[in-house]
Order: sequence, then structure tokens, then C-alpha cells
Amino acid sequence: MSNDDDKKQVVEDPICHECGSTNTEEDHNRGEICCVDCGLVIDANIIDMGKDYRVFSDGEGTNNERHGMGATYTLHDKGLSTDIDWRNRDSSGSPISGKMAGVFRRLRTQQRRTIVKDSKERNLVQALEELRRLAGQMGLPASIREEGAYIYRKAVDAGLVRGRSIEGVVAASIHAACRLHKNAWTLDEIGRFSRTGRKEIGRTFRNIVRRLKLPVYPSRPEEYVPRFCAQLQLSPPIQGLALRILSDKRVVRVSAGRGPTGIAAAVVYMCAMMKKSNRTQREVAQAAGVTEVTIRNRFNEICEALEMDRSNPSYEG
DNA sequence: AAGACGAAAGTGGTTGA
DNA sequence: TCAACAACTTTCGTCTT
Repeated sequence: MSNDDDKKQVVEDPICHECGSTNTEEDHNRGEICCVDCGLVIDANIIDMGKDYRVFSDGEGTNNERHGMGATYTLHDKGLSTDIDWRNRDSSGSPISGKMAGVFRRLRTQQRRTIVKDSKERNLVQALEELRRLAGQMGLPASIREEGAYIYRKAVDAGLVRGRSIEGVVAASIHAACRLHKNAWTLDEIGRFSRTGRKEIGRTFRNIVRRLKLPVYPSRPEEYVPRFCAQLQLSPPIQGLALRILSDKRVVRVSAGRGPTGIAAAVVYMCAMMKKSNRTQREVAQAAGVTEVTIRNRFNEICEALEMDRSNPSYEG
């Protein structure tokens, strides 16, 4: 892999959760991404990567590109502290003298001691390491990692880590970040990657949401569909059909008060059937982390709401 | 034999007094 | 704090393909 590939930021095209449109627009004044078709705000608090047009001295303002990486919450010092290279070379690449090498060795030691200055910093270094690992295994985008790291810092400031494991609070922060970014993962799914169990993550998550007053809303079935389809190796048209059915008013009405994963699982099961890519209830249940009974119940309710033939469902909406 | 079906009892979280 | 409640799970016998 080339160095360029390494640095290239992977940004997924934003998709509207409301109408499924990819026709979106970034508004840097308000820091929002909006759907052009239906006006839904898809993402808020986006970062403006553009030039800085302020002028501080003569001659500036013509080339005010920002240099170096931006500040990030995923590094304990936000990536803003000084780095001293481990190679004993000067800027042109030639070796430095033995005397200077000694000076730099001592500087590096001092630097290490100043970067991690107290127990809170040490905690943060360890926690953000765990956060990177967890987010990496889950394949989360940078925006959710940042949000997770930000929430973790807030949790530390609010004294919510005391008496709980770092892993648990990190997992709960990730869960909260996913929910805020409308990309919900179940506690079970996260628990699979974390040393902490579902119950502890859930408890900590509720605590964090309450104490930090995070605007977390109940997750929606749509958020689970892409992952369930991927796990079951179902084609994009099946995923699209599932999303269309989920947005049907009759389905929304009959889903009220029900677990979103069960709804998503039933609709995915149904769409696989419609497109002749049948999956068994057990397969879908396993992918969604619900039981076959739940899928059956939701499936029956949705069929009834859409007036479908249960043994041969079809949909034109 | 595998998958689907549905009844009945058990479990864990939420709500409201 | 506790009981009531709804959603979901577990278990199991039966039916269908």
C-alpha cells in the first residue's frame, strides 16, 4: 500500500435515512449535511476542511492552506503535542553528531514524561487505545470514532469512569456515538468485540446518556438493515426493498413499541423471500441477534398490515 | 430431516405509585 | 422500592415440505 493510500480519508457518501436519496448538500455555515430531496438534516457538526481566509499579516490570505493534521479527540493529546523523531537525522536526512544525539535522547525522555503527566492522562492513553481497537474491529468511520472519543472524555470529566472498567465505558461511549450517528449497533454486537458484557455496557451507556444529557433517540430498524443484509450476503436490491418497506406508513404503525432489530430482521427475511434468495428464520435470527419466534411474530404482523400472502409475499409501494 | 409454526412459561427492563 | 406491564426469549410438541 502506498503512502498516499494510507493518508487518504475514506468518506462514505451520505445517504438520507428518510427518503434514501444520495442527493445531499454540505452547508458549512451551519455545519450540516442536508438531503436536497426531502430536507432532512443527515449529519450535524461536520468539520470545514476548507481554507482559512483570515489575514494576519501582509502577504497572507493568498495561500492559507491548513497544514498538518487537524485536532483529534482520538489521541490523548488531541494530536497537538510536539513529536521528536526517533531517528537521529537532521532535516536533510544526514546523521547528526554523537553529541547532538545525546541531547535528543535526553529530550525524548523528558518529552515522554511531560506528555503523560498524571493519572487522568494515563487513563486516557489506555482508554483511547482500547477505543481505537474496538472501533477498528467494528469497522466504524472516523466521524463515529471521534464522537466516541469525545463522549469518553466528557464521561471522564463527569467522573463516570470511577468504579467502572475502562473497557466498559469505552464500549458504552462507542454505543452512544453509533446511536447519535444513526448507525446503531446492538449491545450484543458490541459485547462480542469487547471484554465487557452486554449488561455492563448497557448500564454504563444509560448512565452516560443521563448524566451527559446526550440527545439519544430510540434506534430505528433502517439502521440495522445494511449490516444484517451484509451478514446474510443479500444483494443491494434486497436491501433497498427492505428500506422501502420499512418506510411504509402501515409498517411504521404496526412497529410502534416493538424492538427495532426484530422488525428489521422480519423485513429482511421477507425481502429475501420475495427476491427468491431465501434465508431460513434461524439464519436471519442469528444475524440479527433475535429469536426465530420474534421474527415469526413480526413477519406475521407486517404481512397482515400490508395485506400480503404469508407464503408468497409481494410488495409494490 | 430440516424448517416453520404457535402455545405457554420464564426473563429482564421500564414505568408509575 | 416494589409491583404491574409489555416485549422478548426459551422450550417444546406438532405440522409441512
